[in-house]
Amino acid sequence: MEDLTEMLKGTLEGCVLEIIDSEETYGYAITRKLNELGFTDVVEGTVYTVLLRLERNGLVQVAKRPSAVGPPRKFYALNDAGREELARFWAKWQYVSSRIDKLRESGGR
Amino acid sequence: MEDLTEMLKGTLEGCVLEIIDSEETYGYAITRKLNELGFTDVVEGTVYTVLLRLERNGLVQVAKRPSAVGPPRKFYALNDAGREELARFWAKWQYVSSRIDKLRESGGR
DNA sequence: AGCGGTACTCGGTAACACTAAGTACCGAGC
DNA sequence: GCTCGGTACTTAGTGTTACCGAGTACCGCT
Repeated sequence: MEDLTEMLKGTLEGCVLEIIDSEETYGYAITRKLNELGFTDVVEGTVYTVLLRLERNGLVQVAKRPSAVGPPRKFYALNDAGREELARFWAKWQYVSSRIDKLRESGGR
Repeated sequence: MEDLTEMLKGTLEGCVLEIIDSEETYGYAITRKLNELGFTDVVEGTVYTVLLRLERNGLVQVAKRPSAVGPPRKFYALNDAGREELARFWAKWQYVSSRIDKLRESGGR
């Protein structure tokens, strides 16, 4: 699929929140997960900037743990604020996507 | 609904294309249409910047026509490139929204 | 003459995904 | 023991986008 970057604005962060909510995990693994899910062009750098933002905004709890196959990993887990933000994200997504789908069906008429 | 601006990035332009495709129309009316559709916070200034971009990118044909109730209106219609862009937009939307919905259902697991 | 609704333009802002370059840890093969 | 590929994170800078605010201007009604 061609360039999706503009359409991912505002939704990629929500996707990352959802992945973290499902399981405590780290940047490199989140990137692989997103790639599996079909967001094939999302690269590490992008995910790390999202994670740093989540941390700066106090939505996650961070724990550094050693790895057997490389440098230490920064594991992320949602805190209460993060779970609230995730709920807000899904509410917005529901709202926006349903309206866009309706526009598509009605053809704007 | 609270602030949707980030989530509208990359999709607002597609919505405007769809509205123009359904009927030759102008900026002020497009704004009202979007408001009706649930995008209540989208204001004229935002729509006009989208329209100027569409024009600059050669996706629309423009015709200025007098109005009985105010200053002249700039009517927009899609050209071939615009219709192609609209098709690409819906393909992207289909792709992205289906994958996000799947992520939501599976909980990222 | 003034006011509210209609209609468009333009300079500037903030947020986001992305890029590119760098650092650093580890195991396997030469 | 040295390189190489895979793992893992950081940071400065870029481009695109929606939004904001102020301005211009046309029109009908009071």
